[in-house]
Amino acid sequence: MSPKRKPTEQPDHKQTRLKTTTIFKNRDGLGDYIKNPESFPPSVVLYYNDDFVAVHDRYPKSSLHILLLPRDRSKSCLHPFDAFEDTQFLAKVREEIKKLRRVAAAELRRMYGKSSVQEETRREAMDEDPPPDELPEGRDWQSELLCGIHASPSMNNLHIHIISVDRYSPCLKHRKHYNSFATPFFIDLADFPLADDDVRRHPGREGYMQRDLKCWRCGMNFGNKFTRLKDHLEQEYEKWKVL
Amino acid sequence: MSPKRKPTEQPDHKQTRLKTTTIFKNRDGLGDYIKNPESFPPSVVLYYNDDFVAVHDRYPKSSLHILLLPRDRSKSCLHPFDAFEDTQFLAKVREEIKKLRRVAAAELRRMYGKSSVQEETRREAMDEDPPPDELPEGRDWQSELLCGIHASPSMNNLHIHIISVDRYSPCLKHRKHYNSFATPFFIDLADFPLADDDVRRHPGREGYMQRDLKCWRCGMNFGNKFTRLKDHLEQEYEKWKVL
DNA sequence: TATTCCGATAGTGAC
DNA sequence: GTCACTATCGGAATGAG
Repeated sequence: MSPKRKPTEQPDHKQTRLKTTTIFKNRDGLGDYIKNPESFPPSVVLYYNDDFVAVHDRYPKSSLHILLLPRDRSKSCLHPFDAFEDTQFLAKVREEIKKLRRVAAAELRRMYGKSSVQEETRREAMDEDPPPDELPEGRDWQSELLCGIHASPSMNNLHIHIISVDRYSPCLKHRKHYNSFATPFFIDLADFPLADDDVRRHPGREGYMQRDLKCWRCGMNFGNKFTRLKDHLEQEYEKWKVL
Repeated sequence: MSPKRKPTEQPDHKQTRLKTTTIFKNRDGLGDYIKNPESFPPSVVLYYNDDFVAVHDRYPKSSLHILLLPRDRSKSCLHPFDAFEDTQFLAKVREEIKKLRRVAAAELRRMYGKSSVQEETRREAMDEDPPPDELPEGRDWQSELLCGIHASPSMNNLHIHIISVDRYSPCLKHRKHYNSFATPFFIDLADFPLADDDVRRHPGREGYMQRDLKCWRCGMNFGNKFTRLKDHLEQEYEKWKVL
């Protein structure tokens, strides 16, 4: 009955900005972290400094899901497409992400190292008495991480996601949750700055969120059967974590 | 993903017949009534004779919802459009419905007579000692009944609905329930035999079930808001029954 | 357009 | 595309010795 809104020529993210003003406090839920990082327990805030806060996502969409929040208010209020136009800022974020990836990788080792076969020789070396000067590398946990942003963020404060690849979490509850981390809607930080004609600037037009559900690991297509995807993700998770 | 089935030139009810063969026992749920009416308690079977069984609908869509079931197997297995081509049969059904309407009206009087203002003088007369020879007519409960069939029945045994106009029942659970008794999908028995070009022969094409929800009493349009219609129907019911 | 169960889809409201 | 809640919409199974 209500006709579809005719798309305009404006990039998607500009339209979104206009619609999501600060009347919605719920979309400003990350603001407290950058204003008062010290008020949160270590289980929530991994660390903070003058320029960044790293927090565990309150509704993680993978078994590990961290957010890096730039504290600069003049950047935090921008869409990532615009914020990362500033190459100096982008470089600074990349520097911090480089550190945070090591932190996140260490977290994955803590979570899964005991059961991962690729950690076996490292585990054995650590158990030696005395341990050797140099430990085997073990599993490359950094390669199990994704770092990037959503083409159309719903939280107003600029945030960069660092998630493990598993997409296994009770908070992942519907198709858009999954597709926001499993389609070009998720843009790797390495892809910035974005070309002017990059199609990912128009996530709505491209229909990323409505795409068929496809397993990140084996590519199996689940159409719109989210529940079946969820079952499958659990199976893939169990296999992935012990590699 | 699955393309819409192309409609054929066949009338809707012929197509339906082909699809709903007797492999679906659930669509033959009325068969026991005409085979063994004596095996049901009076709370289920109002009465039966050699040719008809009158039962309370197991899932009533109004506060009173009765089905008249012709027992003749050669008619019971037909679509009502075809069964009522036989004018002699149609006449016999009409005769029975005439009786059943009186039974149903008496039932409505039993249900609502005590609270209906139009029954007031009749109630007072009955309470006199001795009662007068002739009671006031009271409310015309027959005018609160609808008698007819569905343009595309889902139960295979031929059945004629006798329902009170209120459409107030916990079993009325979705749009199609309501629209099957509030659009031309419901065809009054008086309208038979149907003209060859009667549009109601093509209920699917006409989209009766997908129509906006409109109150039978005040005409208010509820679009697809079934729950709001339900609330409204309760209000209308409370006003209607005390008229 | 039989019911029932399950699940996918859609709109809202949140201060 | 934040969550959480409600409700609408959509498919599949339904029995049976």
